[in-house]
Amino acid sequence: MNFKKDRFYVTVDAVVFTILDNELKIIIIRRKNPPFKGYFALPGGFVELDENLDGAAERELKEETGVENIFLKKLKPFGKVGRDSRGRVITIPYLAIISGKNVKLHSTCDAELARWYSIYNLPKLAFDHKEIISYALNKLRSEIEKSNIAFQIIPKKFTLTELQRVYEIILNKKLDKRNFRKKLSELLILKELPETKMEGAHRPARLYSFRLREYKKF
Amino acid sequence: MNFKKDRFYVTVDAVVFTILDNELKIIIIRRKNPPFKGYFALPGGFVELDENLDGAAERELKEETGVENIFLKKLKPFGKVGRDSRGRVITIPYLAIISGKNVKLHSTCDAELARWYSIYNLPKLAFDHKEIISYALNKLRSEIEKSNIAFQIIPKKFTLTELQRVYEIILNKKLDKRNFRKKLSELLILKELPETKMEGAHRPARLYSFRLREYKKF
DNA sequence: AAATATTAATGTATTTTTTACACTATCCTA
DNA sequence: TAGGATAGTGTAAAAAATACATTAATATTT
Repeated sequence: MNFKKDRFYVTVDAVVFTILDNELKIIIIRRKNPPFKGYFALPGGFVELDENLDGAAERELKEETGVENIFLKKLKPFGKVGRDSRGRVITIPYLAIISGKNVKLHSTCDAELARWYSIYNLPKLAFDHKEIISYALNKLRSEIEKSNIAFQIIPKKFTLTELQRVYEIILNKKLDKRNFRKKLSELLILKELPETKMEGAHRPARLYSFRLREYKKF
Repeated sequence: MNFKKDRFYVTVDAVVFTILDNELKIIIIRRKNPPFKGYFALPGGFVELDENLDGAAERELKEETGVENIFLKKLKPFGKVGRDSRGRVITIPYLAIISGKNVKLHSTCDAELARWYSIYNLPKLAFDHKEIISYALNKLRSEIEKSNIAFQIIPKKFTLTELQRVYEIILNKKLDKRNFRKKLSELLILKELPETKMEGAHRPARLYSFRLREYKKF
């Protein structure tokens, strides 16, 4: 790409969370090209002139992860003069959370193979991506307390213990089992399934599904 | 301005709230130029290439109202393809709330004299400004419940009844006087002044000031 | 000077929400 | 069949939110 100094460029960056190995992780790529060549960064790219912002975010996410039809939340833009040495670049971060289990991370022309990094152990990052991630993490935490965004990361059928673990890992704190279940049952968002899940030498756990699979604020 | 079809343009739009005549109002201008010539719109303008987004918002607000050093909250961008017929324009809305009493609204080269419009009685608006205003109003309401942003709109010295009125007008609902005062006193953000305010044939009201004039989340 | 009208100031009881906490159930394995 | 493991369940206490009515201080009217 041939950068001109007389215009704006608009990028989208995706802060894609998942839970792997009981840790909250995000996708980080390693940059192949300047600026910040060799540095780690959020996956992202330039918005096309005839492309909506949401569309660009969906496209980028698809390229990196193969994941489609996911809820993407637009965040406030970051656009300080000088944040990108190539020119004046405004970036629009998107927040997503996906079930990482089956995702195959691809390399792209601009980035070496994407990898999952623990949110608590990030490498040094290009641009202002550290700041963006920190902002997105706060948003994720407030979002999960006020919406059913958690369904994005959980399998169709799940046990209450599994769901609680998702909340605990995202919020980074222990929750009380009975209080957690009480609140859930008041919200009426779960459907009890006629199946159970056996795992190990103990009582099998009831399986549930979300009543509404769509994104919904409580 | 000579628009090219091969690049992005970035604007800032200000959703500037105030309370006048016991009503929540925002600044609306009337456009002098196409597109949407003659339509009403939010004040705003193009970000310069060497100008930060916040800087552009401050500048626009200053031009329209003469107000400086105000808290401006950046909101999520709006950038659908086709929202501006001149080219691809991404706009970044900013939320502000100011004391409108002493503000002199100016006309600018791009806009006829700005006017205050009741939030509940807006004219037909250009672009996607209706959607932006609706989003900003929600933000304002959640902000005022979780921060001391109200100090932006209230005089240095004020009575508790006056402060309550601000909350009622913004939230568009009656509040209980005793509960309102109890919560305020728990927050420890007010300083009781040794003065009172006499207005009308009744007991004079104690004056207060904010302990912290800076913007602060509770 | 007393009565009236008007808004300021104040506290308590009730309801709702949040938090803390421990035992029984069901399965597998040894 | 005893032991180990996680599932499942309810209640009491604390905290937060809500509902509500009387007295205080002033100017005006009579």
